[in-house]
Amino acid sequence: MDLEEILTRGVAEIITKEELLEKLRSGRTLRLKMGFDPSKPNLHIGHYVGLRKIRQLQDLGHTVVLIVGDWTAQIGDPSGRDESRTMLDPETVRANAETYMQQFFRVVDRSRTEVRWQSEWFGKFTLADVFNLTSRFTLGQMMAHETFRKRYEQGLPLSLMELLYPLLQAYDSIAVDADVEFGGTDQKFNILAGRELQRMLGKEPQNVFLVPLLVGLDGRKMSKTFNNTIDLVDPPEEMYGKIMSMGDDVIIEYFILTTDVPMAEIEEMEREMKAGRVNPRDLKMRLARELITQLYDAEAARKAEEEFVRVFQRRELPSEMPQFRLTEPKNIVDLLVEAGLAASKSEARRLIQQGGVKLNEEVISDIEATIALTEPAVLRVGKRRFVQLVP
RNA sequence: GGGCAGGUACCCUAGUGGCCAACGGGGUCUGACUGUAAAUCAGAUGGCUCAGCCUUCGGAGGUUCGAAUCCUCCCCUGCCCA
Repeated sequence: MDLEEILTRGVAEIITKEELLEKLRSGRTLRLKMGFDPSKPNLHIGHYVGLRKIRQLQDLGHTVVLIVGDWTAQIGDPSGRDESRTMLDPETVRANAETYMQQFFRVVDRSRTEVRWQSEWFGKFTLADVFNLTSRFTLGQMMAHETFRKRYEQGLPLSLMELLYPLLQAYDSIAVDADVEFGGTDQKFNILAGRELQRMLGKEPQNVFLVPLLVGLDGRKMSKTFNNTIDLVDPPEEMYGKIMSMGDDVIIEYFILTTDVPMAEIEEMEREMKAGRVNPRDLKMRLARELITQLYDAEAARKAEEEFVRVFQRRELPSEMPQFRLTEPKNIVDLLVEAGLAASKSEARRLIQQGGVKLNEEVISDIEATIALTEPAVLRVGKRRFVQLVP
């Protein structure tokens, strides 16, 4: 991928591009800053967009400085959120950071990464330092941040501590001497604060590198509450299924932002799809293969596809399913709960009444039914939950 | 410190003495349909020993035959005044 593509494909905004190009051409090893919030240890496919960017620049010889936001995590990033968060205890933060980094280094080159904890510098911050930092920004500046303004105007709680978040993140740039800081477009305010602070303190201001926010599988904002994310830790089969459940109109965007498929080829796909000459399903299958190959390997992608075709297209049984030992006759409701197919007996009854429970592909409609086994059987709930019963 | 408005199920919201396990939306689940775990449509969505019972409407008490709804105190949030 050439420099021009690195700086345009999957890039929302660079402040300023000229300045960054100059730095890149200077021959210096640049310090690429990226922070993360260890209160949310799971990376999803949205983060992947930015990580790939970082990796691409890393491959040009630059150093990544990964900042563990163990102090800002206790505040909670106010960006794009409308309520404050309760503080986390240090052990949780530490454990989360571990989990996060495991995933982070599946994409980013560990050998060219410097990991720094905010506590290195904020641990010995004094009130004098806080004065020095806070005196440089005004309330008006903070209220220019859309999230703060919105919460204030809507009469929602907004603590002074939260106002500090952008300042702490800005100070990180001073502490690690950042040349470029990465983030999603929702990070613009915070990253710019860092740039400004550097300038105020007579340092060379960092460049702001913003990657677009990837939309969720259903085209809405990607969010846990909508359950429209793909987690980096999702197993291949899960990823495959999730990609197949994606709305047709986001397919191309995913190709551009999350794969290395050449742009020319992607444009061709878009044309073919618009003209109705290609089934979007097949493009999604390709996307699933690409992504799983990148995150796992080609073999995992092949297996996941095989499984998907088997279970969902041909409606056959999955090749592997959890087993449950049933030695003596048992009421179906109890069985569903014990086998983990229903969360409560009430739910089990509901599932039966709605016709969602099948034993060897035969619907069980009687909640009083007793299941006895002489040979293995498959108990199924809905389309995708299976348990193999063995005597 | 004073005044006003709020805190309802996973989330948002309606409910201001019995018809309330609580309207509606989101989410989730199931069914139908399909190119798919898409879209669309329909239903369900506290628990249980299930025509009944138990637990739930910020917390603790109280009034009442009966409380999410009334009273008292407390905790939390926003606004206005100081």
